[in-house]
Amino acid sequence: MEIQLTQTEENYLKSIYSLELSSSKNVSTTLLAKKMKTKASSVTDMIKKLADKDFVDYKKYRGVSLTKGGNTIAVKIVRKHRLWEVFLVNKLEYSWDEVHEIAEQLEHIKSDTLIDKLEEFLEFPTHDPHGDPIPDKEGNIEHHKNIMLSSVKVENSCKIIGVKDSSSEFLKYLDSKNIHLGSIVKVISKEVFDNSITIEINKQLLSISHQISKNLFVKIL
Amino acid sequence: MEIQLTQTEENYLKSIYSLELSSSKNVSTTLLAKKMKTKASSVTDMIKKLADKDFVDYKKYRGVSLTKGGNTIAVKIVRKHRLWEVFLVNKLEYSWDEVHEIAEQLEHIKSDTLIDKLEEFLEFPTHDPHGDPIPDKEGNIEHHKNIMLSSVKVENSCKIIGVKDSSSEFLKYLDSKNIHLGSIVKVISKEVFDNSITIEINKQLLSISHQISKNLFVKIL
DNA sequence: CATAATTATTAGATTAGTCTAAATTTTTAT
DNA sequence: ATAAAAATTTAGACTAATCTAATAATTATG
Ligand SMILES: [Mn+2]
Ligand SMILES: [Mn+2]
Ligand SMILES: [Mn+2]
Ligand SMILES: [Mn+2]
Repeated sequence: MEIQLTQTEENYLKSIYSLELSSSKNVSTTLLAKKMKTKASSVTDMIKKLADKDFVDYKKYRGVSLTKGGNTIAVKIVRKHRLWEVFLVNKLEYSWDEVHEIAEQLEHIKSDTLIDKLEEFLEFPTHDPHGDPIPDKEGNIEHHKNIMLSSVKVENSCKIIGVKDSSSEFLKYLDSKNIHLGSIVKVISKEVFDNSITIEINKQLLSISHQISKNLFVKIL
Repeated sequence: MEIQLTQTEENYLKSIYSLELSSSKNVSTTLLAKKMKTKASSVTDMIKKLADKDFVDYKKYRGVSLTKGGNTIAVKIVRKHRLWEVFLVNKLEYSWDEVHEIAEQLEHIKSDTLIDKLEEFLEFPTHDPHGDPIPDKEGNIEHHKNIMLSSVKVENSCKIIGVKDSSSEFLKYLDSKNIHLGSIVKVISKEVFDNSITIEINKQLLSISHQISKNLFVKIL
């Protein structure tokens, strides 16, 4: 007996979840409106509805935050989204820049069993094609340490473990430079004036802008 | 550049398609209302909208029929539904009585490439788990010959190739009697008063009601 | 701290899909 | 051929999600 939410409600919860992750303050109406590509007035209406259903805490003019129940639902949607992305890349041979839009739809499929069966079929992946962690059945999720390539010191080596920006453009850029999850990178030098860095990757030197390096999650080796 | 229909519109077109298959007359408002589990007045409204968009031909009080364009869309939905059902049964190990509801949702996922990639991943199945034919990419579909087990003469043998009723109850009944697609059946005798028949299957005799036998598609051997 | 700028909420419409109840048309049966 | 029954459409209302324009609250700034 699942609580039946509309796709729209689910999307709002997911957006609030992701905005909470990156700010720790209450989520503002305007920010949520931007994320949802809608108007602030629409957001206010929806927020009231979600508050009535106890998925968010809301006080007028003070933004929203997810309740325990709201968080649980948001994490479930994230889990579904990421598992479907793994399916699309690993089984259907999509590339990592093509799967997000389809997963946005698939994440709303309702079934008590489907996603667990899918997870098993995919052999319990821990991360999605963009390096984002996949919550388990109980909703536990291991968060990134959030070390960006831009903060790695000169002479240090690291492994690319995720992308912060999952836009198709960024991912295609990475493909073109042969940078992918698991790539080993050594920082050779850093320019002070624009924060661009020179890295060694695949035995070659490559110069990348700050814009790029600050969107790559790494693990220091 | 696909024409974007709502899920509801797609479901109406699919229902009209299936009702047209089983009657050859125009589809009446009442019949469509029953199929869609809605009211006749709602159907009238939707029919007008679909007629405006040229997916159906409609004259007041005279029922509807699909246009070429409407038919094309309906067949696409059927294709998606059936391929997803194959995925659920063959890859995720669902049984044939569990997949319909989930496929009802999955059939509405929009993507120009997804279903063709799925079809390839499934190795181009020709029939779904209930024996229904899967339209190809171009919308070509091979229809059943529609021979029912109930019409097979005594002493004749046949192979079960499909079910007309795909309800979970019926499918579970078949499972319990170990009747499945591909089963070879010989008609031993027929009762005149209730049309029940005795068949030989799996080297055993089994008596089945008319209700059952008229819902099984067969191929005479 | 007062006023301006920004942010958020409310008021009132709109669209899709649905419903009930009333009116109309078609079909069936005398 | 007419009246009764059944099917269908129309009228008017409701919910979910959205929008624009107007109002109100918060915050930033001189
Ligand atoms: Mn994604
Ligand atoms: Mn992802
Ligand atoms: Mn089905
Ligand atoms: Mn089927």
